[in-house]
Parts: sequence; structure tokens; C-alpha cells
Amino acid sequence: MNSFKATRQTILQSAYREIHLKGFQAASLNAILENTGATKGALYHHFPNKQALGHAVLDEIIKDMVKQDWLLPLESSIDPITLLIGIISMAGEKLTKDDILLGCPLNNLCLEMSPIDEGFRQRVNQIYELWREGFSRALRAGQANGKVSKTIDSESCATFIVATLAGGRSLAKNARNSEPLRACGQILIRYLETLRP
Amino acid sequence: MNSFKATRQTILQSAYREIHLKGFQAASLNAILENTGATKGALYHHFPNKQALGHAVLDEIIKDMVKQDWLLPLESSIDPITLLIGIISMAGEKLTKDDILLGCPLNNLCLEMSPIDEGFRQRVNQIYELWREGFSRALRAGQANGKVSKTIDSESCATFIVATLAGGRSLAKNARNSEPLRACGQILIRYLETLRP
DNA sequence: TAAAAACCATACCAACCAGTATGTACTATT
DNA sequence: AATAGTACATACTGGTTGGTATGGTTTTTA
Repeated sequence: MNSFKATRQTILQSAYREIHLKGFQAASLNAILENTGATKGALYHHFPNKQALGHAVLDEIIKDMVKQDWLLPLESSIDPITLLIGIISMAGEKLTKDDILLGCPLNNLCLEMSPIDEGFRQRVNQIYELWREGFSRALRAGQANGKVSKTIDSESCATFIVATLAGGRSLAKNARNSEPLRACGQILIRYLETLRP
Repeated sequence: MNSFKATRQTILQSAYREIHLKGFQAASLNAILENTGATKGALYHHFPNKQALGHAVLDEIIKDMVKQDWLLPLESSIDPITLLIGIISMAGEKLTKDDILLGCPLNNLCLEMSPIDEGFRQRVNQIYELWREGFSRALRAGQANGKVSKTIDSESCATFIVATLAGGRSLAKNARNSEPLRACGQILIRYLETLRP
């Protein structure tokens, strides 16, 4: 009926939501299908098994989210610290209630699947790498044209920012309240100000 | 055979390990019992259901770990910043390979169970509260006797530290390597140094 | 236009799950 | 010594799970 693999996309989106809510292992294929109207035949036509479906959610949905929210806004020529501060406060503001309640989908899968499925682990790692690399590259560019202090290690700093954001979102998820994440963001911003030369 | 509810403790410990490895929902009661030699009769004699077993793991094991590792060392009269720096580097050093691979048991349960079980959520929240309260109380004490700058908000700062540690351990778990956590710890320590008056 | 491939629907299955029913051995109490 | 309660062990059940076998239909290709 639908062209261009619309069924596949529908299943993928429904899988993303179910996994975001219940986690991968507890995600039920039947539940994923119920929310779409598709059937098991369709699912197993497009994906060899549940594991591959989970991998596709990372490769085709979550990775793009990170690019959209964190990497694309970095493509600018303003000094990276001002830019990062803007992105961080922006990201905090545009989170919905559900975003807070369900937490970071990447970190969820990271903690659940990293020790028990190497495929998941590598995909999560790749996305985290992308994220950190985006930050560290921006910081290095800032160092090159005198907007960022040259005493800092850009990679450690990028890791630090990503970790704090992930941790803050964990606390916010547990508290059912964005306040912990907000507090982390504010301190992070104040820290970033100290990185100017 | 064993006195003083040794069976209950054995099951509890085995449950902790299985949950730490697989997560709560994917943890199999049969697997928990296989590692102990106990049977289902014993389990359901001491715990009404799986949920209660999970709650007990938080109440009786994980909470004590946090107290042991983070709160007890704070009971000292040195200035809190030096103390915190010592605790953070100490905690990083004494992590085993398994501790890195499996991540923080509290954060694991936080992300998995907070949205789907209110009992889990409240228990995790209570432990996080304990943790943050320990940090913020130490910082406030330092402010009172001139060892910590009075311009900082002790509670936000405590939240920030906990979040960064949790996030760093997430990245380390995914990377199968303690380096990201080490990087976070170092920057955190440098940040703490700026909090002196 | 015939053949082949892609796309999907339905019915089914073995494995595993949390939980239960029932019985028994031991221990503390009266 | 009789009773009652604690502390298990064994065998089982209904329900759910991921996965499969088999069929039909639609689209693409030759």
C-alpha cells in the first residue's frame, strides 16, 4: 500500500517508543505491532529478529536525534563557548514532560544493553563518540582562533560535558522533575565561562 | 540449617548480582536461585514477589553501599573540598573491572525502573537524596567555618557532583574502560578547587 | 505476459516466566 | 509431649515471549 518502506518506518518508530518506555529487553514485539496495525509477518520481513530491530532503532533514529539536537547547532562560526552555552540551555528548555519522565534514550540503552550485547554496545559507543567528537572539535577550533583557553584538554572536556548532561537527565528522570538537570546545566554553563582565554 | 536468616541474605546477594548484570526485569528468579542452591519455596517464603525482592535489594544492599562509599568518609573534620577530592579519587581507584563493566547499580535501576514502578522510583530517589544531602551538608559545614566559598549553592553543587559521577560511570561502562570516568573526576576535582573562598 | 521477487497476513510453537499448591522437616512454645 | 509456627523443597500452571511455517497478494523484472 504505502510506498518507500513506510511500514518499516512505522514499525521502527513504534519500536523506538516502546523501547524508550520499557527498555529493550522488556519491550514486547506484540505491543510494538499493536500500536501500528502491522503484523508479525511485516516485522520479520523487514527485520531478521528483535536484536536487529533494536540495532536499527539506534542506527536510524537515536543517532539522528543526537545529530539534530547537538551536532547540527554546532555548525556555526560564533565562538564555541557561547555556542555551547546556548545549545545547553536550549536543549534544557525544549524538553517535554515525557522527555524528562523517560530520560535519555541513548543512556537508557547504554546502561541496559552494553554489558549483554556487543552490537548494542558498539552502536551506543559510536553515537557517544560522535557526540563527544562534535564538542571537542568545536573546542579545538575555538582554541585555534583564540576563543578558548589553550590549557584545557578538549577531549576530556567534551567527555565531561556529555557525562554531566547524561547524569543530570538521570536525576531528573528519577525525580520526575527537570530541576536537577537545570541545576547541572547552570553549573556547567558557569564552568564553561571559565574556559575563555 | 543456617541461622539468622542466612538463606534470605544469600538470595538477596544473588539477586543483587543478577539484577546488576541483567537489569531487574530481565533478571530470572530461576537464575538467582541456581546460583545459591536455594529453591523457589525459600524465595517465596522470604519475599512475597519479585517486586519486593527488587525493593529489598535497594533497601538493604545498594543503600548501604552508598553510605559506605560516599557518606561514611565524609564524617571527618578536614575541610570538605579536600575531603571530597580525596573521596572522588579514592572511589575511582578502587573500582574493579567488573564495577566498570556493569556500571553503577543505583543508576542502572534508576533508568530502568523509575518510569514503570513507583516503589523502585521512590527508593532510588531516597538513596540519591541521601547521597546529595551528604555532599551538600558537608559543603554547608565548610561554608560555616570559612573553608568553602559562600557564593555557591550547596544543593545545586551536590546535585552536579552526583550527576557527573553517574554520567562518567555510564560512559565508562559503555567504553568498557575507566578512562571517561577518570577524565570526569579530574575536571570535577579542578572545579572543586575553585570553590575555595 | 510470464516469472520472480518483494511484501505482508494468519496460525502456530517451544521455551521461559513469575507465581502457586502442597507437603515436610525442624524449632520454639505451652 | 502436644501444638503451632517457621523454613524450606518439589511439582506444577497459566500466560507471555520471540520466532517460524505457510499462505496469499502485489509489484517489479525479464
